[in-house]
Amino acid sequence: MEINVASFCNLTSDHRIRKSNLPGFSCSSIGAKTGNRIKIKSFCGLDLFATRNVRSCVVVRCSSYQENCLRPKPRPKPKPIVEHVDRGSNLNDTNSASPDSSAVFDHIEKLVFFKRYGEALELFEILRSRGCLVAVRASTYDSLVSACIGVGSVREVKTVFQHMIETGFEFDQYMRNRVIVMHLKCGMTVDARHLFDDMPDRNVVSWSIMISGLVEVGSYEEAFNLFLLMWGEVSDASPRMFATIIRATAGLGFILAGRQFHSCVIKMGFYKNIFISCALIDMYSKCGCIEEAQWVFDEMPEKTVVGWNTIMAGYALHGYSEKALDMYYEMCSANVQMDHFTYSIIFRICARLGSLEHAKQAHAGLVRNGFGLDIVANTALVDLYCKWGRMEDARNVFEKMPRRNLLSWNALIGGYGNHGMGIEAVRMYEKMLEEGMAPDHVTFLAVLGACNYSGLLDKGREIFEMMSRNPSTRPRAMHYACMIELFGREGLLDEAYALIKNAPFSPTKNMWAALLTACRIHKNLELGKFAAEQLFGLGPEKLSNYIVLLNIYNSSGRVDEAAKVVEALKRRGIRLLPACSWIEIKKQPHKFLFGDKSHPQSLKIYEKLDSLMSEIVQLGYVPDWKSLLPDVAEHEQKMLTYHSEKLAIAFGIISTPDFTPLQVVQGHRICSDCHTVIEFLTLITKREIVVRDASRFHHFRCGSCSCGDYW
DNA sequence: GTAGGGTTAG
Repeated sequence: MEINVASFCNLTSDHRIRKSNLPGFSCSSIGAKTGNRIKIKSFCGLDLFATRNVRSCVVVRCSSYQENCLRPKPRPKPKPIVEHVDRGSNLNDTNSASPDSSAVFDHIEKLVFFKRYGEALELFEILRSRGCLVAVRASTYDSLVSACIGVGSVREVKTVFQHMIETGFEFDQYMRNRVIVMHLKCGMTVDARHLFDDMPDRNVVSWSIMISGLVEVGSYEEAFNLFLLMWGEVSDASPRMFATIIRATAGLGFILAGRQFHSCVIKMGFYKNIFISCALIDMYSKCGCIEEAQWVFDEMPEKTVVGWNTIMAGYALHGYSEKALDMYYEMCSANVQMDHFTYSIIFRICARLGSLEHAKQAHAGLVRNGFGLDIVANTALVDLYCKWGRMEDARNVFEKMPRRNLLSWNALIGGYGNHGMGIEAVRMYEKMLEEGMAPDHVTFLAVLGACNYSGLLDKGREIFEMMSRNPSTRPRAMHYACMIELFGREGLLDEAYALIKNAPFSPTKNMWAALLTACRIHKNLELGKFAAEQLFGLGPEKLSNYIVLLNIYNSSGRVDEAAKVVEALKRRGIRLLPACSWIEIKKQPHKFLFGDKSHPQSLKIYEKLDSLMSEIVQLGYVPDWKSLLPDVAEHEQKMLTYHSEKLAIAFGIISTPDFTPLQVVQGHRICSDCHTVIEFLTLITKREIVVRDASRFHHFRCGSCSCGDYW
């Protein structure tokens, strides 16, 4: 019997050679004929072959295992229990396996050592399914656990764990902790929690593993509660634990606790710990205290690349994209070695600013620094092109990526969706399924969003129903919100409301907000008010929700309620950032605020805008004073004519030749008056105008918009 | 002597 275990033992890859450049290792080359099939090992009646075409194999020798596994002769003698450190009690299992088994255990461990997890698990699986493995020694299980973590597969985790249980493996505390980590890293949080709860005794590591595992999957509340529980039991006050719990407070936006932990770490003398500093920067910026984040960053004794990344991401998060870009150039001059995260952050900032020039420079830097094929940075690049509306370029980068992961697919599908190319989005989604990539909730959100933006009611319904049938993809609140929007868009308000009523959980803010938007579009004031009240009862949280509420109260003359909303905004310390639009002309970004007269060509811009406005009035434009949507302060609404996007477009028109397409980026949602005006403008100027607002793309052409007047 | 920490593309 021959089994083709591909590239079983040829350790040829370059990076592995470099990695093996450690004390106790030496590298040497031996020749091997192309296409040779080399018998590696006989085990339990099976002959294992390496059949990979190898021109020059590098054999890595390590002091702990001296045998050359590529040489078929002489056959490796069955070794006694290896030179590995014994784990005491758990090694009795070797009695039940053949003497050869220890050599195979060695191989599994070796494969894992060289990060060849898939092969290690494959070998384990072959042996296990043939009943060759009665029991496995502890160090091999340890390697198998690493392999499971490496491949992140639920199925493998179950197999390995099941095998441990069935063969009566005796877990020590170390292995219990490892098994919990294995479950956590493979997304099996609930199982991990059960294992944790059933532990006979828990040490600080057990708590730490469980808490950080919960933080990792975003269960911040559970993590925080567990931390409090732990505090009563073991009181782990290590820098690691602080870094973890600060991350949880960041996730919860729990600034009070965050500040307390900050004072704790200062008192305990951990304030110079870079992990804690980074966690604090992240915590402050996620809680909206960017000045304090900057302060922590300034105090960092050694500014690591993670520190820079975190503070830049913080500025970007709060819309201070230009400040973030400044930080990037500061980082460049500080000669900090950037990593792929840096580039992904910078691409995100460029995407926001709509700045082609900076992005090009960053792209060059990315390639120069050897991240040209990096999956993270390239996905950010796909996202960047999507956000510019340059879908061909996005597709191009995507197609050239050597590997794609879930996020790459999600970025592209989302891009097509946001750009009103719903059919293409659905096609990519189906292609993704064909290629065996499992969609996650973000994918579903992207594809449902695409159906929503393009009015693909039947497709959306089909996907939503498919999700509902499968327990592992049960729609979450955001998918419901998406479907409510889709129904709302098609005027099926009853169906939308039914979805809220029949949801298996209590309706969320987003669901009510989606219904509210639908009511606004279809002018169903009664249901709209009801939705608004429900929303307000839940505390709208997001600025845009407050604004929609504010507007719906204002427009229905409920001044008192409107005042309450403003009061709530003030109480929560939410600032209304001035609405702002950018346009890039001749590689130079130009920024406009509403009623902005700071631009050197201000006079010309206003003249042009006024003349355009009177031109469109001739065509039947009526100002929409009761517009309900813009995410901008009330006093700004009253100056409809001089909204930043109108100024940016007027500037674009006077600065470019006739018929040149224009591209505007803005941080707030476009208001319906601007939307109407731009539709008219494309008619009189014969230009295409693309506006990217806070939620999506508006592709204006010949008097209409890709969003179908629904956003 | 082992296991656990910060940023992270949608």
